[in-house]
Amino acid sequence: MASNGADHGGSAKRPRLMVKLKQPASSSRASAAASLSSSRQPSLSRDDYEEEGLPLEDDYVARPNDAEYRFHSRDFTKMPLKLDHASRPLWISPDDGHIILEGFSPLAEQAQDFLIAIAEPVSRPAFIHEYKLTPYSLYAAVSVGLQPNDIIEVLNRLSKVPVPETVLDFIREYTASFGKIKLVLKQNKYFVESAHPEILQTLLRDEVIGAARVREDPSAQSNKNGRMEVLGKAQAPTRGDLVIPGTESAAKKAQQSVAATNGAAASRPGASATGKAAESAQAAPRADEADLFSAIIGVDEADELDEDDTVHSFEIAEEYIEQVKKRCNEIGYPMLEEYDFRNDQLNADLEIDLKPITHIRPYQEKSLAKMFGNGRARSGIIVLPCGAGKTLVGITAACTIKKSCLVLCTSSVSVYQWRQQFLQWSNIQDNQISVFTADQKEKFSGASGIVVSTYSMVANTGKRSHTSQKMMNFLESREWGFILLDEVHVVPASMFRRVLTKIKAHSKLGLTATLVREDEKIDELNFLVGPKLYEANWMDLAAKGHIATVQCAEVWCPMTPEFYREYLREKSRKKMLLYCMNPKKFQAAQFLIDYHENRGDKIIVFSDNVYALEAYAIKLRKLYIHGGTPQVERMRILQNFQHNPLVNTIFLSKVGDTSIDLPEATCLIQISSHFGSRRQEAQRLGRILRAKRRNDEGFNAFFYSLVSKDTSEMFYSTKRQQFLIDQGYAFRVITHLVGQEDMPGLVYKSQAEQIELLQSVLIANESDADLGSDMRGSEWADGSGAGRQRRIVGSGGQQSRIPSGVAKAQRTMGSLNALSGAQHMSYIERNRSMNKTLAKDQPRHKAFQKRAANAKKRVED
DNA sequence: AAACGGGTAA
DNA sequence: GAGTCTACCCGTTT
Repeated sequence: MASNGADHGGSAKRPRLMVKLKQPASSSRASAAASLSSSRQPSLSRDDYEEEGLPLEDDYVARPNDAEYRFHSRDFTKMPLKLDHASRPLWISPDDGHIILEGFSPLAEQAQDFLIAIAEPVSRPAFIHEYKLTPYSLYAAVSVGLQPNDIIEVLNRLSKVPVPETVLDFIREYTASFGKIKLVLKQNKYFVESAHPEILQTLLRDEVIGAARVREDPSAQSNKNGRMEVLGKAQAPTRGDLVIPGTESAAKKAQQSVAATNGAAASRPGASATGKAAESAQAAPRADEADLFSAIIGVDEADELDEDDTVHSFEIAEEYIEQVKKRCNEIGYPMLEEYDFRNDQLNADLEIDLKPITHIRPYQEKSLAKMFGNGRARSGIIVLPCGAGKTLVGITAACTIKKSCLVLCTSSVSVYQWRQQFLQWSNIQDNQISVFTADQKEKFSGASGIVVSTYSMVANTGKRSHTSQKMMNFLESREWGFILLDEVHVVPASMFRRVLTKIKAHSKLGLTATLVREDEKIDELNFLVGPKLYEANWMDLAAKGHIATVQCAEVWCPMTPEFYREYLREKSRKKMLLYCMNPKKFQAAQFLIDYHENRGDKIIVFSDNVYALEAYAIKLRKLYIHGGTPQVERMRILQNFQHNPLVNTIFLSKVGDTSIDLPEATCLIQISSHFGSRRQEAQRLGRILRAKRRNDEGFNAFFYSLVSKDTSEMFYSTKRQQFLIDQGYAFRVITHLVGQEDMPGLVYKSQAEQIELLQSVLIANESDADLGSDMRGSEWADGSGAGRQRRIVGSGGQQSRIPSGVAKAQRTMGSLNALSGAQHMSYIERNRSMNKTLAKDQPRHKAFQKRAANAKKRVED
């Protein structure tokens, strides 16, 4: 791809040619649809972009959207349209059950609520949303209480075309067997339960399931010749009048019940009727068919009566739970897991409620309504973008269930955050919520409580300290009402999934922003945890001001000839370093940082590659944090980033992806990333979604990926963006940054400097090879230890010292040391003592540390 | 406290 | 269509 800047150097020309080249010819239907406009379109047009003053020029190219490719591979022209098709928002493909929703229809929002309940979102750009019906999605629909006939009925009313026979058959076939069996926990034993004894008999004839059965009577050994099994019988639980705390409906119900009688029971905490409640209660139905939808998907409506008062059951052994659940899924009888917590007399109640001032947002309420729709707690997964209040959803669920609760997180940092959030939003007593990590092992007092821990802590199979073992015995012996799985996409990992069998819980809720993995294990969550109960549309939340509106751009940086020559020659590992260290990328980063700092943005720069991270940060004179950075210093740097007006940019390695509680930023730049990880891309973007201040005034956050042109980075970049594109984000391609060449102090401007950089890259990479990968501390990758020394100097907490001249000596230091051929050991040694000297030079060190530790506990939220 | 070693994830 | 390194957590040792 030739640079357009070279083709026509002018500045005011329109990019017609490029757009034609880059965008596939759209089908007339798709482009007609897309040209129908768009109050809902949250992203900027090119003109807006220019008004914002973004450094775009001629080479602005719209990234072709995947949905457009897919869309025009499908032809609906032969399908018979209903007469009033114009007012109906859906197309349904008879071939593959894909559903296309016109996002601009007045019914779109409600149609969308319905579609996410029954189908899997494939892609949701601004105008045309694509969904597909899958067995899992139908399973989820049945799990949240939808009946097959309702699904068909609503589909039919929304569709421009009659629902195809193939699709009807698909729905009927898969829903027929769904929702008929349940897995319940009674007195620490697991039972498969159903109102239909014949289904249980069928299951027992299955090899896997039959073998997992626990027989009360050991003499009744065999099940040969189709003899009927004896099943247990019990009364089905009854449904009552449940209200989720913190919701508007809770507020309404409280009001009603106060008005009607003075009946006490209906009101739950957080339910005080306020003006705010009355105001937004009005927000829901607008279109004519609203009644239809609220009947089907409405949050107030309790669904599904039990047809039968008697349930039948058989017990299965704990160690086979996972296999049995998997097997049931395979044979088309996925098990629902529901917890009738209000009728559980055996497990002690936990005194917990939301604080009266705590209110949850409409989408949080919607997601919880899916979980508690029938008055019990369904196990499943809720997908919300970062910054949208996942934690509060989890806490509200815990406040609804009011039983002992175990919260699992991925890192110990988030363990403390969860505890802190519980204390902030709910009235839980301090001594009833405890943490279980490597350095703190406590139990709650009393019969019930909350424990917050990490997956690795609970899943650990290796050695345990005495106290840790005692704690585990405690966790394993208990029957838990509720287990909250933070970042639930990690659960399918072979080690982490063990927590589900180790811990016996009546109900499970998984939370995540990104329900994707680059392996195939994501589907296993369907039987490991449960179906996806709710998934928010990021664009919608942004449009409503709950999260920031983000402009995404991919910046194409050409490789310099010297770098490209080496790139073509080297092996994959060095290739990577070469495209990360591309001088043009340095320049782009420098320019963007400068540009956004002048706009008043707070900028985070991500680099997966630690060598590149340090090289960039030092060259551009910014602070940086990576895995080797000690806790105290991380805190110091983050504090500066947050409060010091001189520190507006920090560089982070992938420590920033998880386990650092980042302050608010408004601009994000990626220099290098982990192959094609969609999750990482989305998680990083999530770091700026919280920045929603000024949202009403059309405030935008910015997300840039710097990509070296004509390298494999381009392929990965496209792959990484897929999740966000499916969420409706549009990536712009920028091939030229206006004014970059004229920027004062532009780095690596001369060829000589570029070649010097190239040499240090090549050499550093070699000396890197003889080091172990698990490098402790923060020695630079060339083993010089220079990184540590600089970091201490450069981040000493004093404002004046931070930006001051450390860069010049440093850049050469890495390469010089490496060139000298010295053993890296001696350098580490030297710098260790250097490090100590420097540490002693800081008189406030101890006090600062203590304060930082305290601040960490309090400030984090 | 900090370093180290083992195990794990993505 | 595969690749790869960085960083996590835990417990023990210095």
